[in-house]
Amino acid sequence: MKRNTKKYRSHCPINFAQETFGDKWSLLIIRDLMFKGKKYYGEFLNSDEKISTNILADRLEKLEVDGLLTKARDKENNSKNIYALTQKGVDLLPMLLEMIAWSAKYDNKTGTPAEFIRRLTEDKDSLIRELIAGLGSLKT
Amino acid sequence: MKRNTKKYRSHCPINFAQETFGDKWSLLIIRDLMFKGKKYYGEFLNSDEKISTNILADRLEKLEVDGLLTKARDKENNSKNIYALTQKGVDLLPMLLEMIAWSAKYDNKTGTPAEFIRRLTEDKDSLIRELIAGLGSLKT
DNA sequence: CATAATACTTGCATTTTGCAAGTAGGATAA
DNA sequence: TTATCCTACTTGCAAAATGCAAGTATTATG
Repeated sequence: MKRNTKKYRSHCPINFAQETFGDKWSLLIIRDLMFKGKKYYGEFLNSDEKISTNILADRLEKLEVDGLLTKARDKENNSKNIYALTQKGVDLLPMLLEMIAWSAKYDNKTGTPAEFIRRLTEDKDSLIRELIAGLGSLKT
Repeated sequence: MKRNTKKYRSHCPINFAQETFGDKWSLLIIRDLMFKGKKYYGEFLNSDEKISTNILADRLEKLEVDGLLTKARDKENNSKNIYALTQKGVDLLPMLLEMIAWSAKYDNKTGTPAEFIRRLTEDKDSLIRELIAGLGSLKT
């Protein structure tokens, strides 16, 4: 596995987060893994925002190096790789939920279903547990 | 005031957030306003990460157009502008706190004081109230 | 009236991103 | 066994974003 020897502009936590997943695409890949059950390269490639294939390959590698996801050969289809979130990746869930709540409040065309927002505001902890359960067992 | 007629790649809430403040610098400006009491152009310019002046000017304008902050002439010093968060900007606080918690957990050189982390995990609501109180009255 | 302070703008080099086409290895079918 | 397809990339080049240094404009300050 590649070593992560990155130098940070600062160790401010906001900056650390920004440098880890603050580019134009990383969080969308994590979203696909976290909320949409995607796990294959081709699935990420087909998301609505149309990431280009070289950028996808680059971001998957960066996220792997930074320990947010793992890559492994698919047992059932030996020509595919399976990507999965690590605990470090799953731990972004609370932040992503706050992000979703904010966007739902301020984007008047938000794609977030009203029922999701309701659970998010009224019942956040059980929503988190349910989402994590849906991710199955994690890889380190 | 300039009109915001941006077209979004999608109305996925994660993508909406990304397109609003997901570049390399915007969240650092919001951090300076939210946690460090900064309000002048020169103060943002002097933050640890060393944003360059043209980028700062560009980001301040974008954030103003997107309604996250306001710009006004300083009453006490007519050669300075005062930047302040709007409600829309302040509403990013819960997300930023989750981001800080995540970075503090995974950056072993994190700059976040232990006492802040403790309050964040044990007493989040009161921490939020205190931080908002510290921001003073907001502009629309 | 000259100098300084603050907030920018401009020009250009470097880096990052985007698009289209090409390649490589395993699965499938003849 | 060969050909075709599927999946996951890589490569080359154009376009856009960022970074750096210098310049300008407006408002204090002496």
